[in-house]
Amino acid sequence: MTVRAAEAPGTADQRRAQMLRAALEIITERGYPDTRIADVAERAGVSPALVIYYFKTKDQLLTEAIRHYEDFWYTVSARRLAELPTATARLEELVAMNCLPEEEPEPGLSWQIWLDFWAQAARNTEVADVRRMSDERWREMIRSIVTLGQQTGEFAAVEVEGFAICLASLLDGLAIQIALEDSVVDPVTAFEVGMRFAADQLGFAWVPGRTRTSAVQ
Amino acid sequence: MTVRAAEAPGTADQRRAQMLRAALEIITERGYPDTRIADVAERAGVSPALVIYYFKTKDQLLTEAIRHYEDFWYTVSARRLAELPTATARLEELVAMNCLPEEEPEPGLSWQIWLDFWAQAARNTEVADVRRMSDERWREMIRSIVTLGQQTGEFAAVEVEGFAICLASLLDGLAIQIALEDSVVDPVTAFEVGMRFAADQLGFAWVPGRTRTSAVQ
DNA sequence: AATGATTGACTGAATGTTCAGTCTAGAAAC
DNA sequence: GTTTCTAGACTGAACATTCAGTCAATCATT
Repeated sequence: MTVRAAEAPGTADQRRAQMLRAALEIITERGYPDTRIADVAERAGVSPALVIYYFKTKDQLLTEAIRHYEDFWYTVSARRLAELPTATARLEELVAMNCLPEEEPEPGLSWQIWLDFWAQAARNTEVADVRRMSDERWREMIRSIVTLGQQTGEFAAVEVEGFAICLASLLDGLAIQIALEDSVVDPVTAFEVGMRFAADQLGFAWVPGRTRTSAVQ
Repeated sequence: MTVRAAEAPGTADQRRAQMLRAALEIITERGYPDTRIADVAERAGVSPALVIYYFKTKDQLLTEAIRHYEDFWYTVSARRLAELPTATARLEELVAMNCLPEEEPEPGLSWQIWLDFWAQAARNTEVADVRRMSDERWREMIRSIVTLGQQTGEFAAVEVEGFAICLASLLDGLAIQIALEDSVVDPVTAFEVGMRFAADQLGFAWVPGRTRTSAVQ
């Protein structure tokens, strides 16, 4: 017996994934620095010792959790964007992903992890590397959408790199407000600010009322 | 005897200020969560017990340190801006303060502290309040400059609140890159991105070469 | 003398990590 | 087919350390 929340012992890979998921949950809830391996272990239905058994050290666990999250986020994003037909729709989806919380996890919670992520990147070189890559990927996404839009004639001929830097930074800044639940800049406002900027710079028409082309409502 | 780095005992207010400054230095160096009162005490040339004597708890010390920093920063900013004649010059200075590192606000106190600040605000309501006020102040600064510029005819008639939100967010996002020493977005690039955005939106001329009207070089 | 500032020494709690094993499943030996 | 052996997964209990906060005693100043 001893049927735990975790159920089957499972393979090594499953266990790792399970712990990383648990770690992510705890990080999201308590914040990076206040995440204890005991918490993660409990969430995964496992002893603290086992967590150390898999991840040599606490720091390694948390770092890998961040990396894991980053990868997951990027994969989901890329897949979603690829499904949309026009560059405009893709750009809109990209901005929406950055601004509009989805039911998935608690609203606001999932954004907070980015703040921890950035703060951690400032001192932990391991995390800093992950972030650097993450940001480059993100800008590359923007670049490729803009380039596509320019080829199809949807977008004006702006300087791509400059636009990517600007939009990426703007979205980061908006993400901060959303994560901290700013009273002035709520998610919808942020979304509209982002889209208005993009539409203005790239010269395509966009009306704020109609939320998302791939309307989720 | 026991002539410490701190020298004179000073009044209670001086002592507090001294410790807050020390706290800020340590926070900047080690990060918010890894700042220990022993560090702060040592930096201030004082016993750990005395730190607790002045600030009932560690949390209070750190929170006040943040608040102190906030206040100091805004005071300096406001004074500097007021000295400049035109709205354009003020806006340029504002963007520069957000992007170009200087020795001005306490040497060493870098941008990283903002990341800690944000991350902390996500979980600590005390800090969250400070941040909310801080952000509102910041947007108000932008708003007043824009309004001034519109009155003098320097700026076009954009919607002020929307522009303030957008610029503030953009600058926050750029600050992240600068704090994390992004290889693509260095301070000068960030400054130019910010200014180009402002010039574009507000419809004033701006050439990237000439750095700052109140050239410090 | 009295009051407030200051400290060294101490404590208690939290928590990352180690360790000495237990348990299970499958391979090897018989 | 049964026993023995082995390796890896897993754990409870201890260990070691780090730190915030306490306290009684001292110092300085009025």
